[in-house]
Amino acid sequence: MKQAEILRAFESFLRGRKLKLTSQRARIFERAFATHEHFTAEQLYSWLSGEPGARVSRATVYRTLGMLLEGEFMKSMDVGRGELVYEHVLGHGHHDHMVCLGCGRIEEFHDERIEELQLEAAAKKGFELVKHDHRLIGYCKGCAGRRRKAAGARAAAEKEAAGGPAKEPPAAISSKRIALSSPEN
Amino acid sequence: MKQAEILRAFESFLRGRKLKLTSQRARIFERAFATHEHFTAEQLYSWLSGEPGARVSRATVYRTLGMLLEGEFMKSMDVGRGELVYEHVLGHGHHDHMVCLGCGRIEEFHDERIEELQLEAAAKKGFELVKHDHRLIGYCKGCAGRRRKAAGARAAAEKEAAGGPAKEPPAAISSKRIALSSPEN
DNA sequence: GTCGTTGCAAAGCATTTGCAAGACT
DNA sequence: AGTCTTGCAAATGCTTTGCAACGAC
Repeated sequence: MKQAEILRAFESFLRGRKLKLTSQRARIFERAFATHEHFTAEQLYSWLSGEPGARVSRATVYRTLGMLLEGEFMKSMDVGRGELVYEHVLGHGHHDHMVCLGCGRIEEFHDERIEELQLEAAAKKGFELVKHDHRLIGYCKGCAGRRRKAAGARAAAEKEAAGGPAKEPPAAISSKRIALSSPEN
Repeated sequence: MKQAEILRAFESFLRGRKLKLTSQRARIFERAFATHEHFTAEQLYSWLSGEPGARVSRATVYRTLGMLLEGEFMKSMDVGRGELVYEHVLGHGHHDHMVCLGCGRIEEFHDERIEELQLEAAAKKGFELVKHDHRLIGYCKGCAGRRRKAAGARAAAEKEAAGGPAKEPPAAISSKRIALSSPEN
């Protein structure tokens, strides 16, 4: 657990900018690094609100997350749900994400060959690559299985009732602003 | 130019849902298909506002774009600027995007090998792939060249003046909410 | 004291929605 | 008449910001 170590790194990052490691910043930092899951700003805020300790406002959560991003202690990504998702960089090499439409879970994957092909694609167009964003959207193993079962049950029920066609169940993840793009597959 | 043809396809798509091809919907459709560039809802709205013809409200632009997305006449994507970017599907096979941080231009690229590796990555985790989102962020050929020149000039000026270090010029694209993710490279 | 900080509430932004007025069949 | 549509304005939801009160050196 080198969390203390990286906290110190954060502190010196702040010092370098004449900023201080206040108690709220430390709490935000610690809570953010206490999970290896991806989380949203709102989640982090509510976690902190549920804990004892100095009260932390939403504004401070956002402000601190901003600093953590600048210092590259965390990364944020848009998984197409209208809100950003954060993850810290501890013990995670570079990876891309698979986002489940069923349960919202985010898995990580990495393939060096894809990385190379990206470089190649960029080079081919004289494009100077700074970063990339790559995510696969679909259903995780568990949700895919559940859906197949449900589809089977629906089909059986239809045969039995010979009624109108049943509709697909909607994805569990609500997403007002669907920012997903790219064609099927 | 099979635009008329696809307009008819849009009309029957609408009819299938008991919706009508009104004059505003037709104008929105036509303007959207009149460009092969990527555009935002706001851009489309202002283009239409600048043209003679039936006044179209922002709400209707958004509503119609929604229908066009549902019918898969267009696609939307989030290029990390806090707003969605649209493009029609005419004459474009599947492709991914390279987004320039300098000028905002969006180029397209496609590599079948990457597509396959994605399938492989998904299969490896039992993930049922529905779609994907892949974009390369950086500087297009033109902007990359301009930056190199500017960097050279800065270096020369520094040597001459021997003053403090000059800062990188900020990216031209303003983006309040920076949704870009993924590590460098 | 002088800065950097914080919380609150208000502002911003892209997008969505409620609703009453309007159009088409 | 009965629907589907539209425009407007208000509402949303996430995130940012102005500002006055605070706190540390």
